[in-house]
Amino acid sequence: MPELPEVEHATAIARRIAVGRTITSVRVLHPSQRRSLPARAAKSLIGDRILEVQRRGKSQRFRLASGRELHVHFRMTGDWLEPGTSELPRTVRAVFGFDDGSRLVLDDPRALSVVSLCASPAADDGLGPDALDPGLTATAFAAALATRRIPIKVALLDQGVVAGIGNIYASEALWRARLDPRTPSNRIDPSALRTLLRAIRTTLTAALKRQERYYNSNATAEEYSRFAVYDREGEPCRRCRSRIKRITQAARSTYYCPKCQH
DNA sequence: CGCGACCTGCAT
DNA sequence: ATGCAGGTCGCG
Repeated sequence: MPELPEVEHATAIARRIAVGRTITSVRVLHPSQRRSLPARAAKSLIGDRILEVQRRGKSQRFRLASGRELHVHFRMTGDWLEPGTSELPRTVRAVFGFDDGSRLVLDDPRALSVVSLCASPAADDGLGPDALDPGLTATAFAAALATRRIPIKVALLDQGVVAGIGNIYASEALWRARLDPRTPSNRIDPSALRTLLRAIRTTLTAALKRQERYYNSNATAEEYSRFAVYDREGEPCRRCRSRIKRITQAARSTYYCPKCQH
């Protein structure tokens, strides 16, 4: 589920429910989440108030009145349940209750989500500039990529380069930019890098819009998850009709068009 | 750098 | 039964 567009949507849900509210209960149901948010820390949240919820790459930060920060990362399958869900699925991993009776419910079948409490906002979180940050310049992007010789697809997944690009949109953006995912990141010329940065933004903003349409209408998940190359091995490229190829990079699937990506 | 580990559900 | 999944860390 969660790439940047899904996390953005989840953040909006969390804001609507939690901002301005005081936490009245915290239930951590799975040992995996207990590890990142031990009972002591969970208990200490009670009485604290949520000032703001921000997205940073694919993680969410809840700024608390106490000055602390609650960090939530969905990893592979986490999500906030839409408000109004009465019957909780058995895959619920944590429940935060608020003073107005509302609650924020972490649903995560694989239980890989990380929920942690930080005493203060981390100065350096290891994340690069956010993929949708308008302040991210082509120059900074190029500088971050120049230091490594790893394949560009792998570099895009490195959250320290740019925060927020996941496996799907890395492939999608490279297809849009007509760039071969295997190209070493330090061997891409400035003009191609500008194209790639634009492609990343276009791909992500288009995904955000498609997603909004999906939530506001009765479009199917099928429709929403129609990608140019991702999960389309063997199917025709939308530009040139060649067969989409799948390769493995850094143990993840990469999809690309062998004919029009160079 | 590549790869297993972390977890569970789902498709084959 | 096996292998795979949209993420990340830590190991060798």
